[in-house]
Amino acid sequence: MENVKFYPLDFVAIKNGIKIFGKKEDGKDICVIDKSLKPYFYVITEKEINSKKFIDKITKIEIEDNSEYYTVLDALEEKKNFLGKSINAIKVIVDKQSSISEVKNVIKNLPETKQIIETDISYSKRYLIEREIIPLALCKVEGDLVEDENIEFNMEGVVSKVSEDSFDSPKILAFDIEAYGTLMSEDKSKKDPIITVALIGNNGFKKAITWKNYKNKESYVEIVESEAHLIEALKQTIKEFNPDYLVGYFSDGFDLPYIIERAKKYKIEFNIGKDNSSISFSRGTRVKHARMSGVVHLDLLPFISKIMGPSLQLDSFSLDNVAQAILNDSKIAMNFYDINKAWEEGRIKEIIDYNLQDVKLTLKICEKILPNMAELVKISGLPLYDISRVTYGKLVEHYLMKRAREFNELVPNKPEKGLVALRRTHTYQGAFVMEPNPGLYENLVMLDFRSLYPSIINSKNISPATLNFESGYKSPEIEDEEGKNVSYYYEKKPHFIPLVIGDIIKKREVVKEALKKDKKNEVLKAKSYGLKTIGNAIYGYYAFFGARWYCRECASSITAFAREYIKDVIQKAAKAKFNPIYSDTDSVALSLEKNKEKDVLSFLNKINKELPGLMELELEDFYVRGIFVAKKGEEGKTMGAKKKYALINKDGDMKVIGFETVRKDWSQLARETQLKVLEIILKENKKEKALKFVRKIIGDLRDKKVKINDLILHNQLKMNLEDYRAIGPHVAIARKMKEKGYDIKAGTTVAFVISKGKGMIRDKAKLPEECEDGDYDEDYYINNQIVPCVERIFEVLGYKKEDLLTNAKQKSLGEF
DNA sequence: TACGGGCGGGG
DNA sequence: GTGTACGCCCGTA
Repeated sequence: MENVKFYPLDFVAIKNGIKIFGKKEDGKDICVIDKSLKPYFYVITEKEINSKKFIDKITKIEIEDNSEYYTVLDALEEKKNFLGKSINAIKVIVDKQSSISEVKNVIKNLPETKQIIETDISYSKRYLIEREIIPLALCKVEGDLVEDENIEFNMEGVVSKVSEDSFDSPKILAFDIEAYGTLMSEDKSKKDPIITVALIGNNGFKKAITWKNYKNKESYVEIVESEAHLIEALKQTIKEFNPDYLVGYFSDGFDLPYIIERAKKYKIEFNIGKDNSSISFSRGTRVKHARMSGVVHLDLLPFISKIMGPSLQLDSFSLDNVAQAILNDSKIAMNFYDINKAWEEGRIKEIIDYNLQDVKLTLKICEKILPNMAELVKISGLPLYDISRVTYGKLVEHYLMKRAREFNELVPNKPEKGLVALRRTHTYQGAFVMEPNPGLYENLVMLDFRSLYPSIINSKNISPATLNFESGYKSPEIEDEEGKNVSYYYEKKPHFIPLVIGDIIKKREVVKEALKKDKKNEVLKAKSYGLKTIGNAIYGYYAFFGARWYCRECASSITAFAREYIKDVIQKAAKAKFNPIYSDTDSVALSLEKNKEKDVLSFLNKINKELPGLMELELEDFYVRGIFVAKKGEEGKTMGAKKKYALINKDGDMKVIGFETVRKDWSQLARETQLKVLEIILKENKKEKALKFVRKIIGDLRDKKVKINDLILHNQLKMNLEDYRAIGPHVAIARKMKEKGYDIKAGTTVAFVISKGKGMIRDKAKLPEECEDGDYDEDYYINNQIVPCVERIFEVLGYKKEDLLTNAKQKSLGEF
């Protein structure tokens, strides 16, 4: 009998139990099999039944199918809570995971059965919750060593939690590949070779592999004979490094599937799992998740876009953009054409430098966000692999399931398809967003409620279990499904969801207090981040159609309370001689007018004295200048655009919200122009300079001084060419390309330039490589790219579209 | 106003 | 043995 402590990293359900890959305290790998938890579920019975007889009946269930036996090991009555009620439920324990559905199918037809629950919780989740095992936190296994030809240290036994002590010294390996050849398409990986791969470890390890020789290669570059050798070398490099975490950027959707496809071509088994198993891909997800046993594969993109996305306020999650935002670092400027060309001309070092820089950014971003992910692992109890790809729904759900156990609460079933469809049709009134008066403002302050939705849920005890129509906390009037105005009530008897939200808010307050004294403490920052993330997500979870604890009435009550509170602040601010400029959900921007900063503080104080429970209005920041623009609409009517503005604070930091500049369908030129204009106006407050700047750009376009590279537009074909009825420019260019012998099919991204010529826009679309310098339609770029990007900004400054074009040659106003 | 196509990330 | 499921925007009928 051995007793070994270890940090659990990766979990795989097996037939009769679970396999856990982890790290011993001495830093060596360990694999543990634990078969001690038997699968189970619950039956809620009709009232007035003889439970003893029913239990007897259940324990006798035995099913034979294709000479496979499915049996019940035990059944027992337990007192549980279920959605606010205390009930007796029958716990049914079965012999193996596959028995759950078989036994359930028998029990559901028994007359005593009212409802069967907790059959839809996967074994590994069940195991983690039941055993209170937190991934990454220290555990021990008591059991015996087992021989396994693929694994050095393998045990079978019973695992239990030891402490909160968390694994904090992972070996991390980041990687990235570069491929040569045609444009992006679904079968690119079938045709185009990998030309380089780069890897960087968090221990200083650095390596690049390529199969074209070049002079004066660096010591970290390995040159191999062929692509097949590159893949073998890559596999060896990963195995030798033996990472705990293998990290990529969109590696679920690009790098790993690409490598696997190329490996298949050369009949190489890319088996980099710690038990020498191959990579498996999930089914059903839009981007398949790539997993390997024992090595936690982290694709940074999903976490950044799904979890951090909303608060990062980026309009693209490209590596370059994200690196810029998180690290203030960027990629080497090299596009797809440049890479191809460099490869053809033997400028291999340039590609390797580019490749390595991408890996460096990937590793750095990983190190930056890993504490946040690890904190969510700790709070929610989900493994790191899951956290890195998690949605808010899953995050909240697993957290609630974990907490439910402490309160002896049964977990409601996931909704069935029909119910999901029904829920999807339900809508309700959301947050209050004030329409701003378009304009350039000076001297602003932004105020916002601390954890507005969570604090409302907590202070009004809002949950599906406390909802009723008679007594308790009364919501503002809400329009219900039939269009009637009703108020919902929430009982004051505590329910676990509002209680755990209260916990989260209070815990976060403690962390924030500690942070005030220790502002640079990254651990505390991550803690605060994790608590905030889960706390804020619970409101959305109530409204999420797939939720187990779904409650539309709850969600609509929360937004109704919130609207009442924020409107109250706006009203009181106006009374205190502030000018409310804009408001969205839980925040309000005020122009100070004659007020001073200290008046803002006393206004805050006054509001906070009147707020109930955990609710609090806070100072977000003071801003020197801000621009709010009009939205597209009928001429003559100016309506302020919601969620589209830009501010600058005293430190010169710009906050650009809602401007559309980083999307692929805008040319580089248009994007850069918009950002520069905002900068000139906010930083320097010089509208003539901004005007001159745009006129200069327009002049450059007219004078054919703009490089073709800055004018390229991108579109991807989603159907096969012959299925298109509407012929947009991207379809037209794809047809041209097909004629030229390009392989065009669904998934191909085409790049094109609108060139000078006659007819519709689609007739003028040309391949970038066909365009000589200056072969572009300046009128198209002026009217469809530059002007739409900046006209709303200039409107605010008192200019018209025409003003942008004065001094510009040969242009009739009529064309606008 | 409802519907369907396109996009994201990667080269 | 895997475990689901995207969500939003824009142009067009």
